[in-house]
Amino acid sequence: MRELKYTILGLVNRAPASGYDIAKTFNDSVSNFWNAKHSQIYPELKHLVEEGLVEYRIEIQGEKLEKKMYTITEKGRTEFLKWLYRDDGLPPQQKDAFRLRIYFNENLSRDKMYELLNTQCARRWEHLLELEQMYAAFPSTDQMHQVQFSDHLLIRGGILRERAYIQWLNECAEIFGVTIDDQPYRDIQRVREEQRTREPE
Amino acid sequence: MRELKYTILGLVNRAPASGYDIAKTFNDSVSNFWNAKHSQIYPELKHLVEEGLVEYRIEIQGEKLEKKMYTITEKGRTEFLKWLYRDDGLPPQQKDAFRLRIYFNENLSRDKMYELLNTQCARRWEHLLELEQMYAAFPSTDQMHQVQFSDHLLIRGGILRERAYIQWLNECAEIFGVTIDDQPYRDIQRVREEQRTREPE
DNA sequence: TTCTTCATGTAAACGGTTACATGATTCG
DNA sequence: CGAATCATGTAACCGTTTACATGAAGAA
Repeated sequence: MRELKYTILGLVNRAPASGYDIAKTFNDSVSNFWNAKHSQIYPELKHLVEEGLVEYRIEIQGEKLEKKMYTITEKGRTEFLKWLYRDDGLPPQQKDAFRLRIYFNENLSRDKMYELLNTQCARRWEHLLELEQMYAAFPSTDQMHQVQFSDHLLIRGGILRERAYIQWLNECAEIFGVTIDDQPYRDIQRVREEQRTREPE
Repeated sequence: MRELKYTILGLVNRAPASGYDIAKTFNDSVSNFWNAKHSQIYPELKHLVEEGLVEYRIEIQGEKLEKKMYTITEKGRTEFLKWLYRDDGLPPQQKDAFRLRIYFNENLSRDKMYELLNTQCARRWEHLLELEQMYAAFPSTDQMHQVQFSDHLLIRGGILRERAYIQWLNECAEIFGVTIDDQPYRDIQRVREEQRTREPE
């Protein structure tokens, strides 16, 4: 538990950051496996200061805008590593309202079922193509530095997750005797793939 | 929001059930995409009665043990269908403490990294093999009735999810120059697969 | 000048877990 | 007889979201 605590410690350990920076990170790369709102982050940072796990110094942006730059303390680093080495076992499966709707499909007409699957699939494809583009934008493995390395790996995890979801949606459709129209997305994917293999920069 | 409400409505709509029954369902098949503790279920049922979405009658088990059997009302069924037809868009990605640890891998030794990946992979394989056995235990598609149909489909979703996770773990290991020892699990999987195709009951 | 982004916070409400609490029934 | 399971509830706490609140800096 207290996982936000360790997430923040980990991020501040990577590089000094403000609460605002942390909130931004939770909207970017990290959003694929963690997130938090600023209203949760600021009190948590305050708490971490009280515990002596992080420190901050105030930087002035422009004339008077104050920004608190947090750094991790030795104590903080020790606690973070302790958490990192801990084995928590499998967490309970995440809740998924869409799967829930499919679970209750006996109450859905075939048309509505098709619509549900189709729009869900479109959204998943859009997310997948985004992830694949991010993934492709990285330099080759041997030229990456540490931080990019992790980001790359986690994006890969997101890609595999989305692909599995899309495969499931297609299998659901097949079972219900409908076909999801995701060929346009597959085409975009194929074209991008070809482009990348033809001209490796 | 209020998703537990609709989950319970959906379950009670499937078949009359007690709070205890619902809690059990959340430990069984449904646990792959939803869950709730009894301490959350009982107050929610009370609330649903107040809203007029479910009703209950007391059944006596044995001598005096009282059991509240809930049924859905017309109003409840209407609200449930309204939710079922609703389109909520993609939810924020679920939090995953394990991915978080991998994200912070720069702080892990190669040995520790291997250990993390290995134990996680073992757990995922155990879960996957369980799901695959459940999946295989169903009658053939044309002989299933409605409720089994949904269960089957959702288990399939769980299988694809776990397989994707395991694939990712193996890719992570490869990147870090280690190899996960999951061959024993693959062997079990292969043997079971062969058994099923050889003697289709 | 206006809009967006940077920057930090608080309060109320909601959702969920852990722990407390009780008692009947069934199975070995 | 004792243990596991059936059965229902409450209370305190924790984590998270939504809304409220303010103001500076930068870009159009």
